[in-house]
Amino acid sequence: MSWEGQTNMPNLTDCIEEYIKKLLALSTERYIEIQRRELASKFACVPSQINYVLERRFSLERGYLVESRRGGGGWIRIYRIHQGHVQPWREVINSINGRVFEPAKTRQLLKRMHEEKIISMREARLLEAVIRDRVYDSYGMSREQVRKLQHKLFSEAMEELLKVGY
Amino acid sequence: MSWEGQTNMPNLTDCIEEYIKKLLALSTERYIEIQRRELASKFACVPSQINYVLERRFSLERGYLVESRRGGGGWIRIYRIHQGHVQPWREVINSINGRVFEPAKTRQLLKRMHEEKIISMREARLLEAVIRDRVYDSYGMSREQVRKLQHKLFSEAMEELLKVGY
DNA sequence: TTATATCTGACCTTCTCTGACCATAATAAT
DNA sequence: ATTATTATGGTCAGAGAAGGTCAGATATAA
Repeated sequence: MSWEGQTNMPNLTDCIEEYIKKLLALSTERYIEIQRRELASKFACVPSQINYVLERRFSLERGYLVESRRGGGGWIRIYRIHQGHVQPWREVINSINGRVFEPAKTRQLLKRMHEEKIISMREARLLEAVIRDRVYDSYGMSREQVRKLQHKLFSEAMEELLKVGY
Repeated sequence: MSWEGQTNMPNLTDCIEEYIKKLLALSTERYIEIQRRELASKFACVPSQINYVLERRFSLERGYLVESRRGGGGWIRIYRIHQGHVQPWREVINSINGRVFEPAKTRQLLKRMHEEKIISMREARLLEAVIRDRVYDSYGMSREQVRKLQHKLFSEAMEELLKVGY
C-alpha cells in the first residue's frame, strides 16, 4: 500500500492516520498489528512519531484502543471499537463534569464530537447556544444554579441524540 | 489622480474577497481550502489581514462558514452556505414573541418544521428536550421566568440552525 | 471632524515532529 | 540458572510550523 505520490497530503500525521485506517478497513479481525519501528521507517520518521499519531488520532475518545508489547518481537495492536459507538461518549460527557459544569470544556467536547461525526455541525452549534452563559442572565439564578441548569439541559439534549443514533 | 474619479480603487480586502469568491465559484466542492500564510504572501500582506477579510466578508450573515486547523499542515476552509427558504420560518418563530411561550404549541411547530425538512428529526428532539418543563424544576424560578427562559433558549438555538442553513 | 473600515505587528495557542533517554522482553553468552 | 546483549516500544521536553487575537495606526467616508 503506497502513500507516496498522493496529493493533498498535508502532513505526516494525517498520512499515517490514513494508512492505519486503511489497514483497519481491510482487516477481517477486530484489530490490526503493526511494528512501530517498521512503520516509522516506512514513513521515514522517528519512531516516536507513531506514538504521537496513536495518541492524537487513535485515542479511546475517538473509538480506538491501543495495546502494545516491548522487547524483541514487540508489537502494537490497534482495535477499532465498533460496538456501542456512543457509549464511550456518554462516559466522557459524564466525566467532564467533576463538581461544576464547565462550558469551555464542553465546547471543546462538542468540537471533537463533530470531528468524530458523532454529531453534525448544526447540532454542535445548537448545543453551544444552549450552554451560552449570556442567555441565562436576568432570571434571578445564582452562578451555581446557572451551571447546574446548563448541565441539566446539555445532558438531556445530548442524551436525546445518543439515544436515537444517526 | 485621474483614476480616483473613475471608479473605487479596490483595496486589499476587496481583492482578497474577490479572489476567494473566484476560487469558490470554480470549485466543484462545497468549500475551498487555503493556507493563510500562503495567501497572505500572494497578496503581500500580513497573515492577520486574511483573518480580517474572512471576518468582514465571509461571515455567517453573508452566507459563509469558516473552519480552520492550526499547526504544521494547517488550513482554512471556507464553505458557501445555502440558506434556502428559511426566512418565513424565522418570522413564524419571532411571532411567538410578546405572548407567553407555549411549549405545546412549539412542539407542534417543531413537528411541522421537520415535515418541511427545515430541521432534522434529531434537531427537533434536541429542541424538544430544551423546552421540556420538567428540566427547569428546582432552580428557584417562577413559572413566568421559566417560560421566558425556555423562549430565550429556544430562539437562540433555533436561530443558530436558521443562520447556518443546510 | 468624527465615525467607520482597513491594515499592521506583536504576542498567543494549537498541532506536528524530532531526538535523547527510559523500560521491557527475547535471546545469546557464561 | 544467571547475566549480558540486543531489539523492541514509551515518555517527555523542546523546536518548528501553522493559524488566532487584539490594540493601535492609517485611510476612507459621512
